[in-house]
Amino acid sequence: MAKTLDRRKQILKAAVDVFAERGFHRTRVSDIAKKADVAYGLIYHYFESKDDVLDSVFRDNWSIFLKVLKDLRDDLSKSVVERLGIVIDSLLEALYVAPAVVQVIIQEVSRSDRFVEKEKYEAFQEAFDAVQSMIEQGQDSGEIRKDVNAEIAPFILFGALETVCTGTTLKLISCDDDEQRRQLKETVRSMLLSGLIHEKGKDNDTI
Amino acid sequence: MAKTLDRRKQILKAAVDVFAERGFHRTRVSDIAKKADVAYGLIYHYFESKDDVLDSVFRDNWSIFLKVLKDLRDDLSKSVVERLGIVIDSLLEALYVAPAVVQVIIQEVSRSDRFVEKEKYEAFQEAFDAVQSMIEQGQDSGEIRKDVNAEIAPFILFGALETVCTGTTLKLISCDDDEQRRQLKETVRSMLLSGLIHEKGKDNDTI
Amino acid sequence: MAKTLDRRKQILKAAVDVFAERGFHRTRVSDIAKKADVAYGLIYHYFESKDDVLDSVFRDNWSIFLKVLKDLRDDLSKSVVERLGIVIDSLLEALYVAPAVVQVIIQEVSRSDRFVEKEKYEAFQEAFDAVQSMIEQGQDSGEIRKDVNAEIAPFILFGALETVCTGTTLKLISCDDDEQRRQLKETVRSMLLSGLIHEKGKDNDTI
Amino acid sequence: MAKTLDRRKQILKAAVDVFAERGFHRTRVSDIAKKADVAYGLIYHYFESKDDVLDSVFRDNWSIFLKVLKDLRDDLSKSVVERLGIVIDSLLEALYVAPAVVQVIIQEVSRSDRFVEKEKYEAFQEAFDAVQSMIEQGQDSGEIRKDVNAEIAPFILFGALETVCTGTTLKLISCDDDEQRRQLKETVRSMLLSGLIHEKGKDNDTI
DNA sequence: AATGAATGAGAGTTCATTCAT
DNA sequence: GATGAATGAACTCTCATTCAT
Repeated sequence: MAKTLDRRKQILKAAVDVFAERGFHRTRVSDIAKKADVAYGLIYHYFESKDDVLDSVFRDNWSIFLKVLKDLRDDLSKSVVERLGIVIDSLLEALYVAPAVVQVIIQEVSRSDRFVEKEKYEAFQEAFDAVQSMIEQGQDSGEIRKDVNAEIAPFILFGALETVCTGTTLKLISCDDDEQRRQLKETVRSMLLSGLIHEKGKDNDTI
Repeated sequence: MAKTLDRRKQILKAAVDVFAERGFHRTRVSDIAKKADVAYGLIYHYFESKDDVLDSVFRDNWSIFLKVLKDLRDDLSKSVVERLGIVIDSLLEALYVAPAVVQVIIQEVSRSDRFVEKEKYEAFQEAFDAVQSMIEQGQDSGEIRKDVNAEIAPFILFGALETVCTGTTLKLISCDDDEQRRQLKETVRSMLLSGLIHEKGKDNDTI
Repeated sequence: MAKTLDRRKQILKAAVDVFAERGFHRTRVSDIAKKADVAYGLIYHYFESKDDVLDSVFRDNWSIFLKVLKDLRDDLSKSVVERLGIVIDSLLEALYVAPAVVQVIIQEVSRSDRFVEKEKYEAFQEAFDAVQSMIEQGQDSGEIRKDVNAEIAPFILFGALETVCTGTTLKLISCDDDEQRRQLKETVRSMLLSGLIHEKGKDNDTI
Repeated sequence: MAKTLDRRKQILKAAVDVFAERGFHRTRVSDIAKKADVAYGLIYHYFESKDDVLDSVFRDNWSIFLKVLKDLRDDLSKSVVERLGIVIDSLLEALYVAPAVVQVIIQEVSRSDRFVEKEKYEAFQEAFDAVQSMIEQGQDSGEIRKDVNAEIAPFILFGALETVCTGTTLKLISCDDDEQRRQLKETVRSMLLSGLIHEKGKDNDTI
């Protein structure tokens, strides 16, 4: 049984690698098999179809990310900006640890027509909702500007992160040493979070 | 000759519609033909291949967008924040006027093989460069924070816009009346631009 | 258009031949293509699927046979036994003229799980009904014994004919010259029809 | 060893059920295994192949039927018509007692590749020969008409029975109570046997 | 220019059979 | 004996592209 799980993981790992390398559409099932060093048919022992392999990659990893998001949403001990910072850091950290996984989820799932499927849609929705919820918390407490639409903000946050991830994967953004990674995080935080808080001396709603 | 151009446009228009509707990969050449109400062999008179149809959609529209960007980059009469605001507004406006075109362009942006072709790569690069250049202008003049990496910022800007467009296309973001559109623009500006400028009273690097 | 029909017929004819030769299941689509001397894909231009090819063979030919049956059912100028004799003769004649078609219909459609499909079932039902109707006419007029169940009789008639056809196709029944064909018809008529009429001097229900 | 036989029978019984239900071609080895509630590798301990399972079903049951036929052929104490009546009754009785077995045997009879294998061919031939032999006995003794071809008659007899069985299995022929079964037998006897004997007063070959 | 029949390589999926445990 | 993971050949169907008319 443990072995069964191993095989499954072995195939999933190979699939992530080849999906990241060539894209889902260009990847043949035989490519996955070759990379995983298993027989063609075995993939159909563990998965329903090629689509199911991609879905599994998504499900397995997205649930982890979702848990992080939901925990942050419910962690009232931290400020909202602090928590959103952690969201950003987590994703960029994941990008460093498992770039192929992040790339596949972004390239082949979040983009692409797959997004349309109900199940996928709902998975994303949950993530968007969690961020929306945090922003609303911030607006209620006065921490975050009210002229930001809390429904739209998650699109901006995730969209920005998505493209940064892609840029990094494609080596358009350098991210090789700690200093570069620090700068990346700093830039994302500056652009996405500083715009959320009240500009000092401007729209302070003091009398 | 004029008729030739008409036919070409007729096909391109149909292509944009079906690509937007079903995605590039799911669209068959015969779908384009059916939508354009022409025999599908005809498509090969006007285009080299299915890919070439998509490329043409991209080229035709991207060049327009690129011109707007480059003009703004060179328009020193406006502040950088003002100009970036125009970038945002233009794109969201286009989204309202020709949603299918914008969606297809974004789809194209999102295709994982996009950077394989030199030509494509350069087209994107130019857009990114223009934004980078504006940000650098702002940093030189002191208008924009220096702790924002000017190479990374364009990814954030375009990524955010991309996802907002997708969300709008998929009706996840409502954009039906003027008020909703105003709010959308306001939110995007707040999040992406306010983070760029100096927070008053904090890190003003005064002389 | 005429050419289109020709192509379709060309493929159908080839399909009948290879189906008869190797059976539907053992026949690959490429076998049909090779036999018809057309490209593989062309078959899918004219037919939905391999199943559809078989269905078409059935539909095209069965409708002809069905018309014969229905016309006979409605031809009150002939005695029932005479008409049933014509049914038998027609089928055995068809077997002589187009053995492959008869064999395919019997082997691959009337037998086999295909029989279960509603559409097919109904096609057969009509034939069974026509025969049943003729037998009932004969029972009403006193020509045919009443202790024969008119619903069951068609099964016996068609079953016998079916197997005789198969036997002939497989060369287990010789049918090479006119004398052999005469004997075949005579035997089938004797066994299937003589049993239907009243045995003289036995159960004549005279007043 | 007894256990071995049990396992074998357990698998055969399951095989008969699923073959009857879905047909041989549509049945996967794993379906048999599932129905038999054994691991599907086990089937290959008891049988050479999927074909071998069907062959075994056939062999086991056909030999029984064949014995009945041969015993009847050699039982000169009964009239030929009486003995053929027993053939019919036996088969219809079997259909009532073990419908799945009868159906699978018939399916097997109907497989187009059945006559390819010598062994199979001979099995059928023996049954046909036995009936042919009985008819010839009847013709020699004057019990049966000479204008019936004794080689062809078995095809008619078995064909009719085959289709009646199929019709019953598919519930196209009702066979639920004793009266319906009586009528079924009566109809088959009337049609198949009454045609064999001399029509009274017609072609009596009187001295 | 316009048509759509014709082509055929390519890819996903199935499933009988084998084999290590 | 028993299990079910592993194998891979076989086969159907798709669809971009070509080409004769």
